[in-house]
Amino acid sequence: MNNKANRSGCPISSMLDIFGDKWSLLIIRDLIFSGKSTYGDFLKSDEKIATNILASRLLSLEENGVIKKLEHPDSKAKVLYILTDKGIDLLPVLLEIHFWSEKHLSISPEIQLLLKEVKKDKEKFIKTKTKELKAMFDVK
Amino acid sequence: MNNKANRSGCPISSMLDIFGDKWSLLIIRDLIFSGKSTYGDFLKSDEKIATNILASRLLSLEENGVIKKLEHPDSKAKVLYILTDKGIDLLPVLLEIHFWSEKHLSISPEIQLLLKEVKKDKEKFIKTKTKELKAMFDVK
DNA sequence: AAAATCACTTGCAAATTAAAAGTAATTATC
DNA sequence: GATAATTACTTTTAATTTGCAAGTGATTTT
Repeated sequence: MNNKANRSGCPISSMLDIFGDKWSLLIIRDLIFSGKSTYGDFLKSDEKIATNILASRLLSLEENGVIKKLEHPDSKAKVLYILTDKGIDLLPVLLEIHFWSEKHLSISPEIQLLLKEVKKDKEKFIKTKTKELKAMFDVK
Repeated sequence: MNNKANRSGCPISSMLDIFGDKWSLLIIRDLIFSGKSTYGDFLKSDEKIATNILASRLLSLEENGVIKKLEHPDSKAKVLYILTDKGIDLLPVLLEIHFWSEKHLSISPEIQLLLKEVKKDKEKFIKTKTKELKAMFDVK
């Protein structure tokens, strides 16, 4: 994979140079919303990413400073993946994607309900969740 | 291209089933921020999309109800592409991507300045721009 | 009538993805 | 303490997608 390609100076284009595929943002989603943190965790997600693709995406996200690899506290056989501040800051992007999907695609009632709650005070949710994530990933 | 794949019920995943590549959101960007509306316009963008890729993405976006093809008022040789409401509603997503890129990647001073303005009142900007786009694409 | 423009399509090589099997280190089990 | 699981990958190979270049056919301009 050529991760270094910077196709233009456009902010959207530059962001897509990193995340413009079907998998990278799902890893971020798992880290932010599902408390997943290991290679095995990510493999278990519903979308069933292939092992080699997962490895290449984790490497790419690490190279781009979005995630970090750490020793797992429970076992030397495990690796702990955490979000950097750069990664945590993707929360607003993922939230707006959620809102768009809720409005324009068919989404499960449970998630709809959750999003309706979040929508009541976006800024507050972002602040609270960001703080939570920073605390969670900071100790490490 | 298989556009029908719905990998899971997750809103993020479903959105990526449509936009999870390096090009689709750039077309939306061009429609929202650059006033582009023809095949030739999109080809001229800095990222230099290949002609066959552009054609396949335009088809995919149309099939997904994000854009529409119309007769061009100026010429029968041209085709006018416009955003649907579903497409216009991607504005908040693109804005948050902009903000993320501005914070974490190197972005030109001019764009930084523009974004700083937008940030002062996000909601207002979104409302104004949305209204503008709806008016623009509604007459057609 | 001829040349240019416009929106594509086609053909092919190169790159990426996906599926499956394999590996090495560590940990749990008998 | 040996054996089987688990964990995080890597490797291999086939299928799909991308990217480049060269068409094509319908308009439009010269």
